[in-house]
Amino acid sequence: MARPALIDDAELLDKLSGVFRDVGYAGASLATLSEATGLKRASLYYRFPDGKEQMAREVLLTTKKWISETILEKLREDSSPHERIKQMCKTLDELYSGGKQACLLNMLSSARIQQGPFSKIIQSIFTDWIETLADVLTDAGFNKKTALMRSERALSQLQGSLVLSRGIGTNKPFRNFLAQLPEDLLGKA
Amino acid sequence: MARPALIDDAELLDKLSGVFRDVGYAGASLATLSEATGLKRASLYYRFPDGKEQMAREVLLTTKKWISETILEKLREDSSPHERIKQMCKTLDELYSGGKQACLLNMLSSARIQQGPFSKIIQSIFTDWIETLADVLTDAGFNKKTALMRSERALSQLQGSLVLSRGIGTNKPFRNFLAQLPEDLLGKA
DNA sequence: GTCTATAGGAAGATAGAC
DNA sequence: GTCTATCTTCCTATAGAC
Repeated sequence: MARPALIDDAELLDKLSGVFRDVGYAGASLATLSEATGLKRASLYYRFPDGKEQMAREVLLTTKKWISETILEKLREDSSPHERIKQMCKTLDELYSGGKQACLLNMLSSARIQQGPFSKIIQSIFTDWIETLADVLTDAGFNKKTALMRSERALSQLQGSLVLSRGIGTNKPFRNFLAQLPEDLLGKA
Repeated sequence: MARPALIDDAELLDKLSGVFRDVGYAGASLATLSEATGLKRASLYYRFPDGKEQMAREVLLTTKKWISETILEKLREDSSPHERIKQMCKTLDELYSGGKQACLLNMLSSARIQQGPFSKIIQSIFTDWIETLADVLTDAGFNKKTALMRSERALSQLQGSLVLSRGIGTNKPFRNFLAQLPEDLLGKA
């Protein structure tokens, strides 16, 4: 290494992630990514030889790792199901800044890039999340099928509340989602 | 008019809509839009002098009109609340091709285009929809606040089920959403 | 109303200096 | 490791023929 990096990998990926989350893959130009990171285009190519696609892929893999190590890890602790879910709510509130930020997974999903380089990673994040959450619900006494249905529904609600919050210009849908999530997951009905 | 149009406005807007829905605004190049409509780029500029932005805006306005005249109109009929909601489910199933297609409103929402030319239209579509749906619920005996909460939640679930369906590569979330929607809206709890 | 041709600029990507 | 300079391709948009 010739000279010290101006920005370490973690922060670099975080900045890139912010751009992809805000404007999606097609909307993120190298000029935008360069401005956001403080690195010139050529420097970005030094760090990511395969260009924009590699940046997005590594951002997604980092996100997968982060979700696995924070959200899913906490879901596997040995506190009560209710407590574990409350923990997840708190983390989600931070992750999406109270509903003001879009979800990277939604913004990097594009119908035409289906079968593309990102869809498999996105799919694995969702399915891991759903299954881990379902395990919490089976701990709470629900059968496997109900647990999976409710977990899938919760992820669905999360995504939808973020879409709607953005669409109507207020984070109310996200707030309501978070407030109702424990009951939705663990309630009787 | 010098010679007959190769494609009428309605079908033209429909083709354009399909592209925006699949790849979003930034992902839709004039080459793509040209290929999808069968009109060369210059011809698209003849129909939409302000270019891509006008295309997306008119697509959105047409969508707003369509939703208003089909989905919302049916919600205002004088059949039972349950019947009206079943009607909406049927229309949604067709609109999103059983969950295989993304929602234009989501795909044209971009955080950086917030305050942009599309956000006001998107916002009005969502709020009109929520309020009209809420009126069905007040007809069913719910108070205004509950009706609005449930309606907002339903729109949220719709969006989320589409995002998740795309994310995990199966339309199961959308199917489950549709199946549960009448109960979610009109159920006791 | 649609086309071909093209201007002018922004896109992704690379070469080579430091 | 980062930069400036540059290449090539693709983009939006326009001019003018038919």
